[in-house]
Amino acid sequence: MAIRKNRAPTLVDVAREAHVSLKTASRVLNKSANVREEKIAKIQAVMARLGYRPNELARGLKSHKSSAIGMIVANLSNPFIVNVIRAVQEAARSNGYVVIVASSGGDPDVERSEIETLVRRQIDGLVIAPAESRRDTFSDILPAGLEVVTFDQVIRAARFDSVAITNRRSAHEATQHMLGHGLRRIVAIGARPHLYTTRERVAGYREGMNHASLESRTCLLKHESLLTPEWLDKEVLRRHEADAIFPLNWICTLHVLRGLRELGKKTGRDVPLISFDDFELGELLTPGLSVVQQPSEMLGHEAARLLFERLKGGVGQHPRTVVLPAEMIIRGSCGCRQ
Amino acid sequence: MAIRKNRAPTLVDVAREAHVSLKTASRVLNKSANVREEKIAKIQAVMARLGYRPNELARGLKSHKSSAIGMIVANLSNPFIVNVIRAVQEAARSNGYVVIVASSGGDPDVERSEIETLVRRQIDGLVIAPAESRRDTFSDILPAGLEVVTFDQVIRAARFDSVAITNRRSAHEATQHMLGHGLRRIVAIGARPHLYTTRERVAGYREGMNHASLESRTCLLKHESLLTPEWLDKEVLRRHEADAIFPLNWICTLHVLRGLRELGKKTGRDVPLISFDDFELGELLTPGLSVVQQPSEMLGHEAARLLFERLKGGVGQHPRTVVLPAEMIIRGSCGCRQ
DNA sequence: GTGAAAGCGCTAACAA
DNA sequence: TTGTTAGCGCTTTCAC
Repeated sequence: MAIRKNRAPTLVDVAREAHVSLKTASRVLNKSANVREEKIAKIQAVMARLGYRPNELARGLKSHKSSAIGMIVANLSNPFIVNVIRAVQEAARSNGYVVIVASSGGDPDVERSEIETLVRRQIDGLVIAPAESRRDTFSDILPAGLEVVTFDQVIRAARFDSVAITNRRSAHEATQHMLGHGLRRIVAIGARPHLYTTRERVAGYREGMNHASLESRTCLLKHESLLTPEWLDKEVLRRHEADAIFPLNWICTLHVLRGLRELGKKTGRDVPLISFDDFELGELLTPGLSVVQQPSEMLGHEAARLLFERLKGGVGQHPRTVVLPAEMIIRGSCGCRQ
Repeated sequence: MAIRKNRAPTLVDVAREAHVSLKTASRVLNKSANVREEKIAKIQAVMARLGYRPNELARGLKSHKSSAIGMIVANLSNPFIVNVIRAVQEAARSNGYVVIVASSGGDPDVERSEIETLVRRQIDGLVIAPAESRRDTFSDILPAGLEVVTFDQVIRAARFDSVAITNRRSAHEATQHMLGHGLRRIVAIGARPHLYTTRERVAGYREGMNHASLESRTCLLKHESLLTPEWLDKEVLRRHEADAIFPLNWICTLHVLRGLRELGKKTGRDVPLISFDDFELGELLTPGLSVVQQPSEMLGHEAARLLFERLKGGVGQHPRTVVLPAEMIIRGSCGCRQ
């Protein structure tokens, strides 16, 4: 029988053309042992001639693994997140996996539904920046055997491998740094106070203020979108008579910088500031933006390492946690002599 | 026989528990007609009770479609690209598709190998920002029936649907705008001159200069990484005695801005400039960065629309091209009165 | 070393 | 309206 028309050649076609059994062709495809050299060559030649391409769906169906991993993040706007994705993707590629990326928008319900979608596609692993950190909102829908690594947020009492950064210590350091400039009424601005990162950074900031016997001044919004220029003026600049501002994440910084500009204030001059999270042009502002920079590539690397170690097997049951240092980059906006 | 342990329930399990045939269960799963209401309810109840989740790999294997689309871009650093990805992803989600993202690094060989990977996973569609635009470097490995939409680069003589922007016209406009400020020795800086976008933008710039009977001054590098401060100083500022600079893409602008800073020049004041591509903090520089802004979300939307229209069927054979307008945003660095 | 046959979980002809 | 029977393209016992 001739090869069916209008359909990509299958392994059966290859086997037939090479006059070997299906199993032998399969062995060659999978580079398993016990095939004579000449047959290997022959079969490979036929594969090349026919333009054979293995159907990964079929492989996955039979072998119960898809060689795909899922990745769920809140939002693709944040360059920090994109860097993590890039690093995970690179690692996945070199391990023969593809990455399916989904966004939750920070909503646990959307997150659940995205996980569901990915699970139905039989992903082998999941790298996720959870939308909720106080409780575990998705373990119940994870199938047994799906390896999960979390990053950014750390879910309380969860049993996943996770990668985090020194949120608390770095926030403490940044606070201390500004205190060192003689700034006293430093206002920390955060959003979504239930998040692990927000809580930790606030805690680090408070430690710093306490240590200097100063009153903590935190302004926590339910969501970053509420951080308007009017709010900034009223709640931060006037109510607290802020000497300096410490925005606790990328989006907060963005809104604060834009807000200050709108209010006619010069960032760094009128209002010293250290940002948690860096910006592509941060160094080019006047003065340069001082930041706490998260090691995003390394974070992605580590998340991927934890995941693929488990997928390769041989890792113990208990969850592993990696904590990476964030680095303070001083460029001027913190109030340093410019 | 009881449901096998340690394995997710299958449709067979559902059918058995609900005392119906496999096919009937399948009908309910696929919401096809011709099932009695009560059976539908019963089967759905069993599905819920068992926590049944369809295996998309199996579905895809049988139906010859994976409900997955692939997306290949050069690089995830560029926010313009990330915006496009986000828009495509959103559209995919609402159409019941997932997106597998891969990066080519701008290398046609890597691009081919990523396409190969995606094809093996039986993707139904591909949205790609090609690495090469002068020739078609990957049509030969596309299986029949795979729908492809290109964006950013337009491949000469290819038969794909594609989305592009008004590269030439917008470059022309930006050039004219700077000429309007009395700037004469405007130097366009681009990289990878073989790319469609570079060629078009250079052409638009030249048109603008010609129109004013001025000599065109283009500095084209093989790759953006060669755009060092030294090169900028020697080739652009000194050799051409540049009055103004027109960097032709995001990475070029980044390098130019950093280079000028390193050389102690004030962007916009000492060296007026309009960037092709915007930056998150562009408005906050002093002076604000004037840019040609690509409609990235819309571009992603349109690419997805073209793709899903084809996947739904009923679209004619001939390739469709959508051209979207880029918008000039004037903030000051172009030499406007500040 | 090699192959025959079963079956992964699902869909789809074709009957009934 | 429902069920039976083949497969989709591959891997995997288990026998030879």
